[in-house]
Amino acid sequence: MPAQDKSLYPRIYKVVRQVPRGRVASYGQIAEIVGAGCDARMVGYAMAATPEGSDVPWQRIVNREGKISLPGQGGEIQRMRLEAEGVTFGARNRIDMKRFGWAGSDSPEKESPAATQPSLF
DNA sequence: CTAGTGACCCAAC
DNA sequence: GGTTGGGCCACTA
Repeated sequence: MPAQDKSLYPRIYKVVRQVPRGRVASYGQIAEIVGAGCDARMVGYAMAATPEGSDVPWQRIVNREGKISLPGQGGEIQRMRLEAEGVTFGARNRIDMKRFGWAGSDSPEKESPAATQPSLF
């Protein structure tokens, strides 16, 4: 962890906080919303530097594959917290981005994606 | 200024 | 479906 940025963090945190409960977003998605010289990697930095006591739902941020990118025990914690929010993991610890993927603050979420599940599994 | 790194992403084989 | 390689941006030494 050679980098410890701070200037872009508040910006990224603000976007991450907009992710509704029971929904997940990808790093690239957050980076795109933040724009201004921010990419998926920077989002990863910000998440890594996010204190646990913070109100930032860093657990809702996963990679493009809908999988946990955080290695080690942190990944286990993230998965546990997501399940507690209603996010279900498919095979290989993968999340169905089709249902739980956050379309953005512009898309109105009618109901919990878990409730609209067509019982595939 | 150059080099190295990172909870990533995408195109191509 | 898989792997390979390059690109991306900000930050630190």
